[in-house]
Amino acid sequence: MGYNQTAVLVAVDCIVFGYDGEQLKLLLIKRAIEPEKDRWSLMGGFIGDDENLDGAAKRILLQLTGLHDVYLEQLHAYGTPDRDPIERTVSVAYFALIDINKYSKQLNDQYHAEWFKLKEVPDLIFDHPKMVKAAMDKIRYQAALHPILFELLPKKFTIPQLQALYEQVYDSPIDNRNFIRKITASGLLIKQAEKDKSNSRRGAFYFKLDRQKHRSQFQSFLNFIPKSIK
Amino acid sequence: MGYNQTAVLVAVDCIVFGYDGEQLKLLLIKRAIEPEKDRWSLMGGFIGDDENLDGAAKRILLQLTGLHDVYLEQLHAYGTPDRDPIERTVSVAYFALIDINKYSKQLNDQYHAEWFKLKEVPDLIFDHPKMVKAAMDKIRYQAALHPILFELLPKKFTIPQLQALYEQVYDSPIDNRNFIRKITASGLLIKQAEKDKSNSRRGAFYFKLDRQKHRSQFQSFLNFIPKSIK
DNA sequence: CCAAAAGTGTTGTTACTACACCCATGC
DNA sequence: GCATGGGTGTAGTAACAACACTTTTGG
Repeated sequence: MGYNQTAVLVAVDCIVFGYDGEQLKLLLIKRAIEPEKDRWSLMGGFIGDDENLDGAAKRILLQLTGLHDVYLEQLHAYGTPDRDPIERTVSVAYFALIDINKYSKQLNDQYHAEWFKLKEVPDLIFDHPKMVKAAMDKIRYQAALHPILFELLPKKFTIPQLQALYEQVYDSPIDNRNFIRKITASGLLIKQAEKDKSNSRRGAFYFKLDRQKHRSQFQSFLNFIPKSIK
Repeated sequence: MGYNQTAVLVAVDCIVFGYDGEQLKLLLIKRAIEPEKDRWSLMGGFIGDDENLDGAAKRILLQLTGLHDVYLEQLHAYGTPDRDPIERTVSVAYFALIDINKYSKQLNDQYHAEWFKLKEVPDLIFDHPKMVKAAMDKIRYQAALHPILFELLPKKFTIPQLQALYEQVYDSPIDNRNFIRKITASGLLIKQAEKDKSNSRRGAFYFKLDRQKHRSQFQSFLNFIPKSIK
């Protein structure tokens, strides 16, 4: 019975991005099993018997970060025959954007996880460098068209914080006057009464994301990024 | 030896689009094996032992259409446990854009393949309807930003033909005056001396795609589609 | 000479960029 | 009162959408 074909392993690997207010970062773990034990790696795992791909990605992310309900998107499937030297494994890569403050730090120890600045990512196993590159490209692409970078910020955030994040993602300075206008014109933000005074005497107003509008406008091809950067 | 995990089958399914000058169409085959024998299906196949995913997709497409060098893009991986009732199979879907004229018709018989208008696609097996929907969404998304629809046309084509194709893809009328201006301003087309007189007494000039510019501008977020349609 | 499709021109509007300045406040 | 980031204002430009007309040519 069955199709009489060679079966292979299917894994899910997660590229987890976080933003600490200064730097865009990547969450990596020290691999616990052979081969390549103790080298840096993306967090991954094999799919369970009763699990779909999205479910596996969510489970892995929960294990690693303690977080449900994070932004998670399928990136690409990788299937070169020798990408895993032990046994043929097709890997479906997902990328996640999380609020680094919600991330539970206890899990650091359990998985020997660490946050790395994007420009200081260490050597990674297998084809994980390719996955990281693809994830970064995809985020740039997506963020130019859709409001996804909010997922990296806390519930309350200031516009200068948001701008700094965009500048990180695109590795380019952005004119703050034009940025503020575009963001506020989008109608996606709800101004709070409170101010963040940690960065200036005057203080910057906090904003919350209007989740309603965010959902309805997600496909509306926003353009927070000046064309000159693209 | 190995990871001691449950292995599953990995297949590739191809969503093949073609354009006959009038209608955007989908190439489907009559499934030759159980289960669901004789029902309509996407063309697919299991990955070979020495084959990566892209390679499998190219092989399947060659078998079905006789074509090398077609536009082929990975769409999404599908892995719900019961999506194939016989044996657990993860499928990586690819979509292809081909010039329907180059397609070799002999293969029709071998695979009992047929072209279907997009609005007249029959019931499909498994989760293939979901794949077709996703492919269509992706093409709309991609075509709004990148010049991919040229892949569906013959080497020489007229601007009215190209416009009709865009109108098919977006199922909306487009102003021909604005369309012509945008397309010509893109610099992607090389005007030919010859005219196509099949549709009018006056005749419409043929154009070829400037492959050089096409490659270099592929990422430059072209916008042939009026924002009102999006 | 006329029908029918191909192609050119114009105009108002919007969205964007590139600028310089004022504002609030803790020290 | 002044230094420091936060926020507002403006003007020139480019891209776009909405619109009407002229051109070509086989019959």
